[in-house]
Amino acid sequence: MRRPTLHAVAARAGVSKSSVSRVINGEPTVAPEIRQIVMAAVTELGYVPNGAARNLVTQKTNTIAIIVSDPPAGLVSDDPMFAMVVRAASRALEAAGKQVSLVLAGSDESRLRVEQYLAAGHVDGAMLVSMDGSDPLPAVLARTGLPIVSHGRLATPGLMPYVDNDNIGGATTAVQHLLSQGRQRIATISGPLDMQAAQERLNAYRQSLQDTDRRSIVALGDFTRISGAEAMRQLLQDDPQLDAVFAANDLMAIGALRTLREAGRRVPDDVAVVGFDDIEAALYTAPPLTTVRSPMGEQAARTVRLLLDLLADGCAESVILPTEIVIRESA
Amino acid sequence: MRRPTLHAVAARAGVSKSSVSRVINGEPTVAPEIRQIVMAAVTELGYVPNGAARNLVTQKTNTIAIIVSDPPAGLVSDDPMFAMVVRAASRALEAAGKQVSLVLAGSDESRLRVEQYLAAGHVDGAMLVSMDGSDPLPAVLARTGLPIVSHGRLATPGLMPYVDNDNIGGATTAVQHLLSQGRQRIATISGPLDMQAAQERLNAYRQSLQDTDRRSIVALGDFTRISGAEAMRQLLQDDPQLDAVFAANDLMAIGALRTLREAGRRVPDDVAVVGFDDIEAALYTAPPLTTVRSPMGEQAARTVRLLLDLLADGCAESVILPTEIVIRESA
DNA sequence: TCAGTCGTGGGGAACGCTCCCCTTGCTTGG
DNA sequence: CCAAGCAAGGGGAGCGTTCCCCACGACTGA
Repeated sequence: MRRPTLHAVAARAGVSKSSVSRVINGEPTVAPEIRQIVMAAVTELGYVPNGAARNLVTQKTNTIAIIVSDPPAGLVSDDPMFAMVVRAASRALEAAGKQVSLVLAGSDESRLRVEQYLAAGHVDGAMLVSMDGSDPLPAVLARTGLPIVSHGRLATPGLMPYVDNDNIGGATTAVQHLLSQGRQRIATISGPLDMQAAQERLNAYRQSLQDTDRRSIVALGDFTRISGAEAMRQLLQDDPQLDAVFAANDLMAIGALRTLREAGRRVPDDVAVVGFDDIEAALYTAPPLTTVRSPMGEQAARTVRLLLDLLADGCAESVILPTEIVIRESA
Repeated sequence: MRRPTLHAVAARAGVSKSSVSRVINGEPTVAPEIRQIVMAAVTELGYVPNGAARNLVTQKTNTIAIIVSDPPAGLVSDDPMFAMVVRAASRALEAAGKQVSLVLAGSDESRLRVEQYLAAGHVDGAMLVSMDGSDPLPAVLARTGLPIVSHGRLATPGLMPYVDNDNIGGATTAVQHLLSQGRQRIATISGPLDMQAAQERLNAYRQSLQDTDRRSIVALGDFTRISGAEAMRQLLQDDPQLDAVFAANDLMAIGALRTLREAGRRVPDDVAVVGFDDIEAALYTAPPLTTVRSPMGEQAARTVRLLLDLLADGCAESVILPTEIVIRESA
């Protein structure tokens, strides 16, 4: 019991395959009554065009790959960024009539498979998410010639257009805010330095402090809560006098908050904390987190738009989205 | 400048298309030296088999759809469940050599598209995630005849195999724990009742209280933090004397915690709080959240396994995974 | 030595669709 | 009234694979 084919519909309707094809694809050059007959046959037989056959002949798939760099199992398991970006991108793609192929690029062998996958013509284009700077994947994929964009700026410039948020501006604002409160010893918890966003946020922090002749106090995290908690412990040990912390993302800020609580420091009285991203959880910490809002959903949607433009016009301009500080109670 | 085809490789290697095909697909009946020659031609030309052509002739795609019921934009934007499940499922699928097609089933028209999509033969099977009971999609899709499984039990039984966690057992344990602490007035924040998991957790709560002749105090949420916060407010108003709350998931528990804090109630001294799921954030609340661990990652992996079995054997047995209570400081 | 096998490789149909090109029949203008 | 043009449907090639079937040579056993 196989699915009906175009041929079957044509036979049922008493017209040629060509006519059925024309009706299916909504071409105007077909008489209303024929359209009527064909539509009837289509619904009667429950006909749905075969995707593979279509893809084969048209040389396009109407499918876009979302390629997410996947950390080893267990690391960032419930990352809100993943949920927001993938969800927002999928919505935008779906709204544009595109199907979504989700690809996790984890181990080296899976990276090879990604390349093969794109080369096999399974997708019309791709969108890269959260690639780290040491990852050779973007360069490799760029070489396939497929339209590809990046969600977030890549370490290697010029490889492909991207949409990013203003990490430097955001981090600068965050530190300025801390300074304006009269904080003297401002530490930071950085993200993984092979990620561009982490780099930029750290650099902006350093620059801002340098401008006021303060010294940097840096601990390294990897954008996870636990790493934030550990980094905070380190920071407290390095400089027990510190009175402010700028965490490079909210997850790490949340981790830092826990360490601070365990250490008996009051926030913001003893130590002020500022995060970055403004994920929903930032509204629910104790105290609610002051943070820099990065428009994740919009960034994802814009990245999709960029790709769609690239697909249509063959060229597209990178975008940097503004950030803004959201002041709550932690600083 | 088109990609090389099988034909081109055959010409380059001086053999027939058939031989190249055999080499590509690793068939044993090919002489080592011919294999050698073909492989050389393949790498030389950078040949990658065309996916659409393959799909067309083999009538399979090696692709699995993950169909996620998508709430209206802005609702559950950074749901950790989404991230965990999609990620774990993708990993498992990728490990099995399957490609992943992510489908968000939101509006009614997009639901129609989902059906068409499956019918078009784009995927070999599908996995449903977080469908609510009122959703007609599972029934519609089951009728396509494609192998489909569900992550989480459906309201309509018998439609397809599923993997779920032991909601009833988990919720019962949670309430027992509260009772064993001598809590007298135990309220609950329920999830949306058109979701099976919410139903089961609520029923188990009710049953447990009934067994000890206590009355239920119920507020309705929708599994989001904000709804948890609001429900808690409602609860406090309904029964200012309450001394315990069982939230049907951690997100709502987190929301409840905030309301409690704002209301000046101490946790767990004045009010004990138990959540459900044990998401990572539960470790970082103030105080850390006592909760029922549901093995989300494993559940997703098992759901994939179920689908793979269904694909291979044509039949598969539903599974219910055990839960366990994780006692921290909130109760 | 010769029929029968077996191990390999080649040829070509088929998968289900799109799209180009041609035919057909009608309209229109000189 | 006829040539020209045009709208609309039909025929069929071709997209790039897989896989069935057949040919061919070598090897075996009687």
